[in-house]
Amino acid sequence: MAWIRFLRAHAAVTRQLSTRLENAHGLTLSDFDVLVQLSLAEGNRLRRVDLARTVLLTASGITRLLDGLERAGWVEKQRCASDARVTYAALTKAGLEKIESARSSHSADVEELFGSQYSENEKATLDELLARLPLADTACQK
Amino acid sequence: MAWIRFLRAHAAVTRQLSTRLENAHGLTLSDFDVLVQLSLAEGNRLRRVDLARTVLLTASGITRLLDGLERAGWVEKQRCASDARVTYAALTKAGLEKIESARSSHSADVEELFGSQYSENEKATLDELLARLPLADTACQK
DNA sequence: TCTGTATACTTGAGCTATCAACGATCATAG
DNA sequence: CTATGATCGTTGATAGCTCAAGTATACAGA
Repeated sequence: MAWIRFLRAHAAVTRQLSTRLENAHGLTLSDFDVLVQLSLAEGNRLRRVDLARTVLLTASGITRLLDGLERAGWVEKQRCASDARVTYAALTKAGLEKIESARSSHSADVEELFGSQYSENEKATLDELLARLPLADTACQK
Repeated sequence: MAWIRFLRAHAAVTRQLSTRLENAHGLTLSDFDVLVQLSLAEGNRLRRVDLARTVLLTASGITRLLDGLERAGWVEKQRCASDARVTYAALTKAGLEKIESARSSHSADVEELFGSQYSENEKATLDELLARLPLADTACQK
């Protein structure tokens, strides 16, 4: 059954990747994900809500995750001039360096554990199939 | 990128499924998974280690998960005659009824959110592709 | 028989994420 | 201008899982 396979595959690959990322850079998969999204964003910053939507976390999940990244000095809060409700999460210089230094090793891990299993065609197929799932298309830049 | 898609797809579908399962039957996805595996096993019981390996949880994860199922009366411990280290997790009558009553509604949810997106061929393709991932082939009966 | 190593399981501490409730701020319609 | 309702964000309580360490049993070799 494809669904079970999907569950197991996610658990297995994710476990491997996250322990490697943790050991090599002290980052969670979610941490990494957030930092990357910020680094891709206009001005290296995003509203917390938008961030939540793209990485599929709850608002409160984002608050707590960013707490950590702020404490580490990789992200800082910025107020929004036009709307006092929103605060941006902005990458600091240190944060930019952090993600840049983590990216290559993590990409290599992803490639090893995931990408290397597939040809370009197969990757495209997989991508297309998974994109059909409800909400799976949230912010898949790159 | 297929990997990001994979992550998002899992987060999205899984979130939906688990809240439905929780509301309808008071079960976690993992709970359900464990109960199903037990129901499929010889004599409706499995050694805890084997259970851990098939659903990809830690030994301690299994202990705690089973704590809950035991408290609910769906699973009971059984000692092993030939090896005093092992204890079986065995489905009780109530547990069997529970999983039987939950199965159809959950299967429908899985079908709606996952299966219905694909033809039989596509499901087979997806299954084959995901099966290549390291460890993704752990106990995918059915 | 003793000794060392591997396996099965549990427990305490900690982490990440959730939900529910709450306080602000904004936008719109009377 | 004010009430209503939506949106943005944080916080307390809690769930589910992990890791590290510990206990107990099994087994194989000196």
